[in-house]
Amino acid sequence: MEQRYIWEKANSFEPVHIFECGQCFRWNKEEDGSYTGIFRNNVVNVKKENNKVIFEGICEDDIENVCKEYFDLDTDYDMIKQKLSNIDEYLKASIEYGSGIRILNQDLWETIISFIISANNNIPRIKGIIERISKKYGNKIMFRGREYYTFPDMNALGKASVEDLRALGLGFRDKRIYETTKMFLNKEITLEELKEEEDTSILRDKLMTLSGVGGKVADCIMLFSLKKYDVFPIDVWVRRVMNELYIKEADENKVSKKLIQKMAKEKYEDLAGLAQQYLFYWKREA
DNA sequence: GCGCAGGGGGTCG
DNA sequence: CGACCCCCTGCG
Repeated sequence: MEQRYIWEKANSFEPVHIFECGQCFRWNKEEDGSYTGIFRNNVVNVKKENNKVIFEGICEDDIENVCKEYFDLDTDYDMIKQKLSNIDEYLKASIEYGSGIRILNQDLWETIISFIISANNNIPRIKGIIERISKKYGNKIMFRGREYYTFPDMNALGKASVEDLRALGLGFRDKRIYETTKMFLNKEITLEELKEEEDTSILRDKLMTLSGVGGKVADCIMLFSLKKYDVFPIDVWVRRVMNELYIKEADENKVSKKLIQKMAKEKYEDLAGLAQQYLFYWKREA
């Protein structure tokens, strides 16, 4: 049954910023400018009107609780933006540009698999692959006359052979997804131990034991599903913007990740991950 | 028009 | 440091 929740005083909430800043792959724009997406066992439509956000959808639990958790509504982004804006003029400009960005609290399993798929790939194709995986191995939920498919849990995805995955267009990532899924099914590693690990560097090392997870993907997983707001995932865009703003090396590819990490830590401290999102969105869209 | 490099939110050997 | 699967883009 469809539920509704209205969140008032939504200063720091802009659907287009949240869903187009690269953190998620399962939200799509509707004709009226709202977005519909699926997360865990919920299908929700999100619409901003004036200073309110309207959430409507099919949820397994009370929609208010579900959305508060997923959209991190209890975190004070006005304060975060204030702090970051004071760091320098670039960050201030990027925050004005992406003023409604929020980091979603995404499902760990889905985030691990999704970002393994993201390696050397582009967003439309990543979205297509995840959609096909979900359609084949997930569960159907009907919402407003349309079919949506949940992201399959590890047992469901474990039924896929490497060939099955290849047929879904994963390319060379098929083996990585297969192996990582098997590692979880064999309990060589568990979602619980990852969620409980508080030390960011130990957590990073554990994630990197997974097939297809290197440093960048590990950082994305920690930032987007484990609330590690201090990590700073470095991809080509972030490298570009950091070099352009601060380092100014003629050839950006010569700038080491280590140097970028060090600068991010010095400048942004425990909010580096959030700074990364504003800078990334600003540079990529503008 | 069509064919062919070039490259995409990296990882692995 | 090059290859990797696939798809889309830009150029000739």
